[in-house]
Amino acid sequence: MESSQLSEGSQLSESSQKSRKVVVRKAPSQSRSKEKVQNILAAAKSLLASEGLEKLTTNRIAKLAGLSIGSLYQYFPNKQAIIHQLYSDWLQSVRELLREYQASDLEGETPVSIMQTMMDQIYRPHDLDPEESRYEAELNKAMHLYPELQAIDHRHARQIAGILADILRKTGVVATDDVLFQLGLYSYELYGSYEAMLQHEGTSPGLIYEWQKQGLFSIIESYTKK
Amino acid sequence: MESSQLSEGSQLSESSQKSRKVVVRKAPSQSRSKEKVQNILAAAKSLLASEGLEKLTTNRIAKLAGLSIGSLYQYFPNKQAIIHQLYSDWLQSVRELLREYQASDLEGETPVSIMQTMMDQIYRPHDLDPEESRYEAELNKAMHLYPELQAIDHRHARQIAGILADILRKTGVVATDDVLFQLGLYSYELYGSYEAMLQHEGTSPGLIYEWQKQGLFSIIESYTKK
Amino acid sequence: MESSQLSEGSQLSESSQKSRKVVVRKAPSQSRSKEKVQNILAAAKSLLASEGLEKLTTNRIAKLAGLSIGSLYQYFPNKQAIIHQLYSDWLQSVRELLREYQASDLEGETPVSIMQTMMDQIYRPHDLDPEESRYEAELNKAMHLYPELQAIDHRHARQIAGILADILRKTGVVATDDVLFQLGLYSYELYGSYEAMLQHEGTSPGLIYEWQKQGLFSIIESYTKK
Amino acid sequence: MESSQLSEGSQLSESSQKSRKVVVRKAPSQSRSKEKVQNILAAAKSLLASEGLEKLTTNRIAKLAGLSIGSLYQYFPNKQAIIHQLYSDWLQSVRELLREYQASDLEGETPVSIMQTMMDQIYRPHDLDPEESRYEAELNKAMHLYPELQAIDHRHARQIAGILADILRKTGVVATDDVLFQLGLYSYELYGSYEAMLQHEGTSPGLIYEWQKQGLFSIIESYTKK
DNA sequence: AATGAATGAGTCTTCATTCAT
DNA sequence: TATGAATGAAGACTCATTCAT
Repeated sequence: MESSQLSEGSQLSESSQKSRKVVVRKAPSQSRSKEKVQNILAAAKSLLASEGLEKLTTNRIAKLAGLSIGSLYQYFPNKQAIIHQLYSDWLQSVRELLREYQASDLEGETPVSIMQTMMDQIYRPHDLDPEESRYEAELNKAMHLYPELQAIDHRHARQIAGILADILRKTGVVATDDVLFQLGLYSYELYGSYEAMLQHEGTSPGLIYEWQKQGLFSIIESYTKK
Repeated sequence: MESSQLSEGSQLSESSQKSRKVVVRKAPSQSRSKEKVQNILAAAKSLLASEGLEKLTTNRIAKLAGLSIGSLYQYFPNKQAIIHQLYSDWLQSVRELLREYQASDLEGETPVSIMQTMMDQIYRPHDLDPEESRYEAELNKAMHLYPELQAIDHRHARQIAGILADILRKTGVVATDDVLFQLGLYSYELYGSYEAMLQHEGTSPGLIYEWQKQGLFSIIESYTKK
Repeated sequence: MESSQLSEGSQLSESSQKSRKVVVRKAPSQSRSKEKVQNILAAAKSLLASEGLEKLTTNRIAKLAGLSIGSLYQYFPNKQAIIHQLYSDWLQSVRELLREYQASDLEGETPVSIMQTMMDQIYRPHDLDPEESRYEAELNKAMHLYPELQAIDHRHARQIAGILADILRKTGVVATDDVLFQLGLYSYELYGSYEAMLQHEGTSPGLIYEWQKQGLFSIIESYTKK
Repeated sequence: MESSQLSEGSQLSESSQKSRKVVVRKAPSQSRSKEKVQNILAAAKSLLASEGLEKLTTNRIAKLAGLSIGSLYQYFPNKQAIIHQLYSDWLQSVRELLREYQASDLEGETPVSIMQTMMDQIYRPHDLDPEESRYEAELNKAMHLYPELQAIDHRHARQIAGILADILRKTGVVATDDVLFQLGLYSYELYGSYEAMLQHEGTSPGLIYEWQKQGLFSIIESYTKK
């Protein structure tokens, strides 16, 4: 019933409703706990996307998540931790995606072809879901507001840059390790700027995307020996 | 830079004290008022650059500006208005710079050569003054924190995009009006992403700058008929 | 010591687990209940000694005692009651010790000799176990924090004072009943101040102890006819 | 005392009302500020004495002091600071008193005579004002609750012990520096225990006082060569 | 106009206690 | 009886804004 508030939007609450009445078997407490955590994160995400960081208070998160403020603090030690989790989850999803590419067979791929594939996969959601775009922009803002979290951001960024550098090297980019790393970092941060640009009214996602690709590929190619 | 503006502040208030008691005849109230406004803006800018948005309180601004909090509210209706002015001023300076180029003799310039010149002029300060960089980043953050202010941002952005589109067209870029406008917007926003990237540790300003230029030029050239 | 009590706690619950499944037949519920109560008290004592009153929360007590917070509230109506029991137990142990002396053959003892013996026995633990000292100090603090508990303290104190008065009288102190009672009270409270003094850095337990004895004996002797 | 200071608060506002209309001369802002600080301290002191440390909240202090919570925080950075000030003030008054004795002509005084004089002066107020007694006991409790404040307490205690040691030495006590210091510390802490004892019902301040003196003098004399 | 003391709603967080399972 | 998730009142503290002087 709590979760119903969170959202009707959330599949989880619906399914758990059903499972309660149909399957009878109580969900293991761990997953119930996970559910709450997910509710909280979903509520925070929703508030972030719809009202922005400034309206993100622990009390509102709790209310939207359908639990009391006290309960919220049973799942997260403080507000920062919630945002951290959100950010961390997002970074991890990106990292995992890139790791798949890194581990995949890159035979026959050019730096441009592989970057193109990856960018298509990562950028695509924004065309479909502008809310996701707003969410990530706010998340980024939040990150800047909590200096402690920047360290994590930097660590992740470096990991991602390392992965990208590796992929670029494997597919034929020739440059010093440092330049490769910088190139990885630049590619990664390009995505951040894409998100920022989308926040502006009047911009055309499609064009921006194409131009970002074109610009990046031009750079990459200048580091590729023919 | 900041401090000069600051001490400027105190000097001003001292001299105005004197002028009250000695002869000189009170400066026209309008200019005295302008002075105060400038003091406030300078203080806000300084705090933004040195301590960040989260430490920017109206009381601190007033103290640093050398006037009372009560007076501050005589010149600005609320905190938002101060930030708005700051942002607006900055945008205007950019706009004016671009308008000069727009009005100048573009004979013999290529789209790339003119963009290169402008970017060098706009990006340069950051290499020289990291504080300016921090300031603009914080300003940008602030902008996002006050959704009401985004409208202004968009209006300015569109004006700038229009100017850039005009310059690009005059120097030989061939595209529909809409694409030209988008290209102007993209160029302008590229600068924002440059600032954002600089906030990350480990990035090399020089490389980023070069790559941004390379990317942009590659795009521009594809719209230039030979 | 604490930890022993602690693991004792868990051991107990383990063994009770077994006894449920094996034969032995469930211990009478009353004694199982007593066991739990003891676990709770031991946990509270441990927390008090190791982390102080301010970190003493019912949830932590329950966790350390190896039972749920809900169960804890089945044995104690509220937090105060736990502290009350702890304090009460401690007072009772002192009372019992003194009653033994009261009941013993005091033939040949002087007021000073018997007080000396008793003080040695009561004060000694602190030299050996500073944790005990900390525990009692925290307990005392707790007592002050719950005004309701002070009444109990006073009742106990009066009982102890009565015993001491009796012992003093039996061993030859000559004074009105009231003065004897006050003397008993004073002797008892002297111990409290001993504990308090130990909390200060730089104090020498040995010297304090000797001085307290010397002072007290000087008083007692002035009430003893030769 | 408490009530006088408190009602002093109301009196002051009344009198300032008058002074506004009669004397016209506005009280210097510094003293107005001091007045507020005194109001706050008086309110805190009153709450401490009447309801105890546990009921001492910043909001209640503010309300009792007749100002808003926001104002309170304009005069004190946090709750601890208020208590610190209270404690510090009290310690300072003791220290100053002792310093006077230290600086005075001790010719002809014996250790016992001077201690007697000082104790009479320090202990006396409690006979007159039981509220003062409660206040100091609560203050002491508070001190234990804020570990950070204990450092200050210890420093003060050492200063006082040093003064007392000096006085004792000057008046003829013969012992090593360390023992003298310990003796000073013991004497000082004796007072703390006196306060603690007074909190117990049924104790007779007069008797306790006499006994404490008798005990202390007996100790001191054992360190005095005849 | 200037001042700056005063305001108080709003923020995060804790923890004793309850109650559905 | 046992569990432990849930509760929410309460506390410390902040800061944009107002208003008496």
